[in-house]
Amino acid sequence: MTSQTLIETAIDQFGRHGFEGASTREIARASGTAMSSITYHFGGKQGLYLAAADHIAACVREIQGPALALARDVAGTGTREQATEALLALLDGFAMMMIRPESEAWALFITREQQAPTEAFDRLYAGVMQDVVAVFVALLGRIRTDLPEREVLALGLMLFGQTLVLRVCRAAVTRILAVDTIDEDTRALLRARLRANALCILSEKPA
Amino acid sequence: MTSQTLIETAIDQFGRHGFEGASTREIARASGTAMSSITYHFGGKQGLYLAAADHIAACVREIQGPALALARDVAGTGTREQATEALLALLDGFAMMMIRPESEAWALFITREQQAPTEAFDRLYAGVMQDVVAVFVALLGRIRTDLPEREVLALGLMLFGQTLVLRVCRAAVTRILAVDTIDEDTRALLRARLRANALCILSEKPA
DNA sequence: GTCTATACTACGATAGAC
DNA sequence: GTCTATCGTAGTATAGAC
Repeated sequence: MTSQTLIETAIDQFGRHGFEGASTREIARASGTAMSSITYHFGGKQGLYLAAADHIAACVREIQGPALALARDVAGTGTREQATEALLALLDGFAMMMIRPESEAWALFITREQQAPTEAFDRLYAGVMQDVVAVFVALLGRIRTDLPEREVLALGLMLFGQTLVLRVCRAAVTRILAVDTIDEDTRALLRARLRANALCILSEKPA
Repeated sequence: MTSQTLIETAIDQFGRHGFEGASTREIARASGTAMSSITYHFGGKQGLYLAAADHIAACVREIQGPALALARDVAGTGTREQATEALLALLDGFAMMMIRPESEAWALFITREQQAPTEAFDRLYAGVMQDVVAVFVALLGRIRTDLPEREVLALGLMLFGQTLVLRVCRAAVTRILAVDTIDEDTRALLRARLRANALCILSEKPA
């Protein structure tokens, strides 16, 4: 599959160097094909970029799919305790994804789109984010029944931010924790801390 | 000041398009000067990039300087309650910075360096991050005396992550909260939520 | 469907006038 | 200290052979 190889290489290159910084020459070379294959399969650089966005959405959807489906069930029928556990599991899944090396290229790709959204952001949002947000908010609404909708949304964003930092501030994280890479011990530490923080926030007593 | 103008334009362009994506031609044009001024003042594109990193560090240092100095005092001599308030103030300062439009270019610049650090990251870290982390951890250590050092570091990172999401996931934040920009009401909501979350985590009872 | 060859544009760097 | 002019390289896109 030339087109599949091109997409995977493209995600890496676009993530690493940005849209303008990445070169179709280099993407084609690293994919072991000719530059003009990009034109043939995707119409050009822009088309390849959008295809890369779709692929990222599909990957995230595949990784988080099962946990998301489970969470969706619980959000509809579960108890508050079940909802809490489902949300903690979802959050843990995101933290694990942020720690995975593969998420590096995705993260830069998505981050860039977040600051200056193009059509690629719409595809990412419609492709995964929308569903994740819906389930997240449904679970949160069931757990923190004391909060109005808008507060629940803000709460959800900040919970997510605690996992985000692991990817987006990777160099600072490793430097502060004095490790080269996030090893087994560090991962366990971070997961436990995330769970403790989240549990604490989720069970906060209304003032 | 041609060199100052160049640096400011450079931060914007490097942030928006990355190192390779930004063009010295465009930076010079937008700064109202000739391309060769970059060679004269900074030796070349790389030199301008490093100067941009230094400028970002200086800006952040200037913005957070007063709060940081205050927090440093409290970290040395204050009570646990004072330390808590100082940390909440520091965190609020970061959230406000993340919300500011000016931080957009900085954020992308720094984010890129976090994923693939170059010499510019060392300058950013030595320029501000190091001091911020030190004060942050000192305050946290005074508040959560029950936690070992490493747990305190993880806790600090995740507290920061809650502010980070406001900048790095900006497009998602506005879309989820259904606003075009972060207006006064939204800002108040986010600040209150951040404070509530942080307060909750900081006063968590040891298991 | 994939290749080679090529057209055209924009890049960063530098030399030299002022 | 700032300009214009120019060099060599690398970018995307496209035409056409196979």
